[in-house]
Amino acid sequence: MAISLVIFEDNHPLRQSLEVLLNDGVHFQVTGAFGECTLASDQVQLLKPDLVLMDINMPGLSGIEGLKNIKQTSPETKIIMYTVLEDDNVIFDCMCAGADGYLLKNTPPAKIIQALEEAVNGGAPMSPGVAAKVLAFFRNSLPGNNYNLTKREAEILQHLVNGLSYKMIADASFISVDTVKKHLKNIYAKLHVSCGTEAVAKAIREKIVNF
Amino acid sequence: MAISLVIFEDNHPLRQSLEVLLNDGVHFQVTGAFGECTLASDQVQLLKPDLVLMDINMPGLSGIEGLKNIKQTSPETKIIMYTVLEDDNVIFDCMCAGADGYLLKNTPPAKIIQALEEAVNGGAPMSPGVAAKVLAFFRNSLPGNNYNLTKREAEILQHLVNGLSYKMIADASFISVDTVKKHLKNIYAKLHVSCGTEAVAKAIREKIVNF
DNA sequence: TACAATTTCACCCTATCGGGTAATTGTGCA
DNA sequence: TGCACAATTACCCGATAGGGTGAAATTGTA
Repeated sequence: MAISLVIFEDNHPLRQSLEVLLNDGVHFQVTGAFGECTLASDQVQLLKPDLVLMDINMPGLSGIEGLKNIKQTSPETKIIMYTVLEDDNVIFDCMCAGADGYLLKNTPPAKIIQALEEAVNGGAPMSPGVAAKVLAFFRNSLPGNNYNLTKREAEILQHLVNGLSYKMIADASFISVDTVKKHLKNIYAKLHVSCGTEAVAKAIREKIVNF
Repeated sequence: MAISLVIFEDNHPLRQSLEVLLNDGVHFQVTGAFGECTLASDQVQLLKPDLVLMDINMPGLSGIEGLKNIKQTSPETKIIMYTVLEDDNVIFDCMCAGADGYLLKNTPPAKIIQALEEAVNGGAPMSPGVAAKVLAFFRNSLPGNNYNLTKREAEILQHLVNGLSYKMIADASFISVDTVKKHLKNIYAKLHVSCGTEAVAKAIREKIVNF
């Protein structure tokens, strides 16, 4: 059975090219093609396509907003972002908003078809450079860990991040409150912060503690 | 010029199959193939391959440990994980440890060749299901945002996360310290926490604030 | 064994935090 | 018009946080 498809792309010639390419009646069937995504969620809810191909840079509502709106009303519909943009923040926003794939517009037609089929089969097609950027988000997740914190200091900091007060940390670590205070003073100095909330934020940001 | 390649795979027949497949002398040249990765970082440092194909489930040192060791001494070498495991935690660990791709062992030979070439060209080849799991990590990254925080409360909380004291928040927001105090009291109640550090940790954990 | 680093504890002191209570505005909604 | 709620300010008060200073006990290691 053919995969039903809706296209959002403001560029007329490109939109028509995509229709011609994808509306082969065998693998795919394009049931809608729009130049802007202001009403995207309604249109998708009505047409119930298996797949949506969504441009990002469009007049009016951005494709990312369209993505969010569609996912709210039709979370089961697969949405592939299709754009020239290879900006880290844009990619990140799309992924967080629930995109099921991210194809650059320089993708050759054969690859597009392959990617769309992959998407409906539970995959997450991404252009090579995009996939690399996605992995990069993880990589920066545990490189430069410590600020020369001792084992004990790391423990105390972990407790602080977990929301414990000085007194609670003291009880949990079987030491006096004064010792906790002393440790935290040293920790604050090592992290170059001046209070607990700042330390917690920095500890989490820089993956100094388990989170 | 051929892409030089080192293989870590404990299964003899599979390792030989991979060598036969990849050691075509044109696209690829297999310069090493080992049954375990205890000495992986030394071997890679010596052979300086463009690419490493790394099994995960091996006797002795795990492929993930091998990955970490190699990345420490030869960070520029691309490493593709090659395994039957499709476990979320394993995938997550590999990505954080710096893997440049993740292929399942059911990948057809033609796709493997395609993937390896993609990897050396700055891509990040992943089997469809794996890519989907990777994106899933992001999806759960900012869905349930608010605890019915008002706009002002969100601002105050953001400042707290940024490490500002009550007084500094007051100055930054052009309101009195008492108002800040009042807001934070309400915020703590809404977040079900009892102090600033706890609020910061929760706000970051649950993506309530920009980070 | 001697040295250094770490961990521990104590005391003092002030600013800040955080809860309680109460009151005044402005806005949107019924 | 009246109500609910957000946002604002104020005051009181006790507990906590965090800095300064000093020193003993523990650990690891040369």
